[in-house]
Amino acid sequence: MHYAMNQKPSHVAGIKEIARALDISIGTVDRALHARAGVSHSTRDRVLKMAKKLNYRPNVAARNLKLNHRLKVGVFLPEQIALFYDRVREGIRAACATESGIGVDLVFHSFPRLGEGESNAIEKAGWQQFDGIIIAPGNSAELGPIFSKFEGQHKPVIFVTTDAARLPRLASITTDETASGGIAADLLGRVISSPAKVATITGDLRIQGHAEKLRGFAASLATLSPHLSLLPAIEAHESPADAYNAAVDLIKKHPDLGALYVSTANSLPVLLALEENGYLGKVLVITTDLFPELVPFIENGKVFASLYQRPFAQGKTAFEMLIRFLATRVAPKQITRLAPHIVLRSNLSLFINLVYNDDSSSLSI
Amino acid sequence: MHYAMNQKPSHVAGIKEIARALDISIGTVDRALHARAGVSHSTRDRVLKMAKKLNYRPNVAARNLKLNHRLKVGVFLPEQIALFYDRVREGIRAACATESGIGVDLVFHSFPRLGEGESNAIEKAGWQQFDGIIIAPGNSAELGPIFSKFEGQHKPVIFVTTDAARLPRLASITTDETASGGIAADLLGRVISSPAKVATITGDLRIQGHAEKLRGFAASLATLSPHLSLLPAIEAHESPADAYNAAVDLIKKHPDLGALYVSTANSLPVLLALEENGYLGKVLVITTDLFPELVPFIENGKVFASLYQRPFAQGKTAFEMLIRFLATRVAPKQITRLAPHIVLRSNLSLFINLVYNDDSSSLSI
DNA sequence: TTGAAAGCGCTACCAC
DNA sequence: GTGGTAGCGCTTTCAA
Repeated sequence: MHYAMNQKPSHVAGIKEIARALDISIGTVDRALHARAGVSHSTRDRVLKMAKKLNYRPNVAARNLKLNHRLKVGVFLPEQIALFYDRVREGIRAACATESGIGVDLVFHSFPRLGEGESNAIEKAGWQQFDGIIIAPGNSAELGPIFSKFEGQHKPVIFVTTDAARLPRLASITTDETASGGIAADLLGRVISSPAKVATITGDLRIQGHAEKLRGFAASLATLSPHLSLLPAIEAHESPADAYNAAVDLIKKHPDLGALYVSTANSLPVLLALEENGYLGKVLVITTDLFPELVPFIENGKVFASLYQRPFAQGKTAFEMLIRFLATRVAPKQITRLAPHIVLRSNLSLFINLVYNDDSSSLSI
Repeated sequence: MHYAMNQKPSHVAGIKEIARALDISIGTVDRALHARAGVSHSTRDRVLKMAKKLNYRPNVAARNLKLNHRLKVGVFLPEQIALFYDRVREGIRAACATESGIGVDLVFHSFPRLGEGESNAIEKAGWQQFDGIIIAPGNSAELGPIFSKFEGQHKPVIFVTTDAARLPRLASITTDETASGGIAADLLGRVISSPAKVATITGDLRIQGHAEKLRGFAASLATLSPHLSLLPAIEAHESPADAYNAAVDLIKKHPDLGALYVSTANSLPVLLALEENGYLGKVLVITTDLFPELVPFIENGKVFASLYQRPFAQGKTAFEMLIRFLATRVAPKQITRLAPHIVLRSNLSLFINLVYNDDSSSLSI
C-alpha cells in the first residue's frame, strides 16, 4: 500500500515563455510583472493573466545575479551578559551561513548593556547604510525617532530578546515572558503541596519583559497554585550586590520561605546568599537562563529548574525573518514568542554542551 | 561608548579577478578551482593560492543560474499519526519556502504507519529519481539495501522522528528520547515526595526510540527519584484497545499506583480507563506529544505534563540539513537530538495554537 | 593544457 | 508603450 502526494507536477514558466505566448517582448513582460511605469493597462492584465496560467515563478538565482546587491545587516546587541548575547550572535551567524541565495554582509556592533548606549552605537555606526537592523532595544525612548525614520525608508527593524511595543518595528522575537513566569509558578505549586511563602527577585519592572514575567507568575500562582502566597517583588536592577543583599534580607524577614523565583540571569549572588545561610536545598528555587556557574546547582538539584530563553533560536529566527522580508517584502508575523525551555537536571546535558560547543546547525535550543 | 566589530571588510573576489591577476583565462581558473581534469599541477596551485589571497567566494546565484538544476527531494512519512506527521511535513514545507537559492521540488509520499509499507512506498516512488530523501524509518531491515545503494551514489538520506542506527544515513533528527524518559522520571520524583509505585506504558520496545525512553526513565528514576519503584513496562503496540485494557489491568493490580508515564502518543485510551475507574487526578500522569483530545486533560491538570517532540522543528531541521549538504557536499553532524518541550498547563497555549494555526515561519516549537 | 565564447533568466537602459 | 539588448558570474563546449 502506498500513497503518493505529488504536488508540483506542473511546469513552471519563466518570463520568456510568457513573452512568447503573448508575442510581446520580455522587457514588457518584466515591466508588467513588477508594476513598473510604461505599460498599458490592457497588456499588463494580459501578462498577469498569462503568468498565472503558465505558473510563472521568478528565477531567484537569475534575479540575484543581475541585481547583484549584497544586503547589509546591522546587529546591535549588548556586551553584557556576554554568554547570552554571544549565543544570539551565533544564531544570527548560523542563519547567515545557510543563506545560499543573496549575499549578506553582517556587521556587529555592541553597547555596554541593555538600554545603555544603544542609540549612540547606532548613530556612530551610520545606520543609514544598513538594509535592515537587528537589535535588543532598551527602554530608551531615544530609539523612537531613529526607527521611525528607518521605517519611513521601508527599512526593517527587528527586535530580539526583548520587545518594546511602543517603538516602531517590523517584528519582535522574544521568549514568552508571561509564560516563563507562569511556568515557574505552576511548577512550584506542583512540587510544594502545602501552603508556603513564595518570593520573586527580578531586575527592573520598568523593562517590559521583567514586568511580564512577574505578571505571569502572579497570575499563574493565583489560579494554579493558590496555596502559595506571593511576597512583594524585589528589584535587583541586575546588580550582583543588590541581589545578594536582597536575598539575605529576604530570608531574615521570612525564615519560613518556601520557594524563590529569580526571573533574570542575576541568580548567582542569590544562590550564594542562600548557601551561606543554610537555605540552599531548603528553599525551592527556579532561576532564569543558563551559564556555567549555574550548572552545578542544577546538577545537584539545589536549583530545581531554570527557564532558558533560547538565545540561539532567537538570533536565528530574527535573521531568517529579516532576510525573508528583504527578499520578498512580505511582512512577517509582527510578534513571535518562543516557548522557553525548562531546564532540569535530567535534560541539562542537552543545553549545556551547546553553550560551549556550537555546531551552528541546529535549532535544538 | 560603542564597540564596533566589523568583520567582513575584505573585498571578495570572483573567478574573473583571479584570471586577471594570473593572466590566464577564466575557464582555466574554473577547472583549477574544481579540480577538474586538464589543468597542469603548477597552474592549479597558482590558482588556488591566488584564490585564497584574493578571498575568492563563488557566486552562488551565478552558479545556480548556470547549472539550473532543480533538486528533487522525496519525503516518506507515515499517515498515522496524522497530526504529528503533518506537522513534520509543515516544517519541511516551511523550510523549503525560505530556500531562496536553489529550486527544490518536494515530493511527499505516505505509508500507513511507522514500519509498515515504507520500503514498498520507496520502491513504487522510484527512489532513483531523488537527489535526497527524508524518511521516518521503521525497524524493517528491508530499507538497508536501498539506502546502501543510495549512499553508494552519494545521495543523502536523512531520518526524522525516529532513528535506526544500523541503517546507513547521512544524518538523523529526533528528540532526545533518553532525555524524554529522564525528564518524566525527574518530574514525577519532584512532585511525589513519598514512596510510590510508578508504571510505564510504551509502544514496542523493539523500536529504538521507545526503548531509549524507557531506559532514560529507569535510569533517571534510580538516580534522581529512588523513592519511586518502577513496575514492569507495558507494551501497547500503539493499539488503543491494548492500551485501554492494559491500563484497566494496571489499576486493578496496583490500586495504590502513584504515577504513570505514557511514552507514546497513545495516551487517550489510558486516560479514559483512569477516568472511568476514578483514578484520574489521583494518579500523577505524564504523557507524550500533543493533540486536541489531550488538551483538556492538561488544561484541568489531570495530566501533569506532556513531552512534546517538536515535529515542526524536526521537519525544518531535516530539510535545512539536506539542502545544505546538497549545496555544499559538507556532511552535517550525523546525530541531532532536539530537546523535547515540557508542556504544562501554564505554557500549553504556546503549543496549542500552532497545532491548528500554522504560521510556517517559526521554530518556536 | 589552455583560451574563447555561448548562454543560464532576469533587469535596466536605450531607441523607437 | 514597447522592443531590443547588454551583461550579472559562472560552467561548459569547442577550438587551438
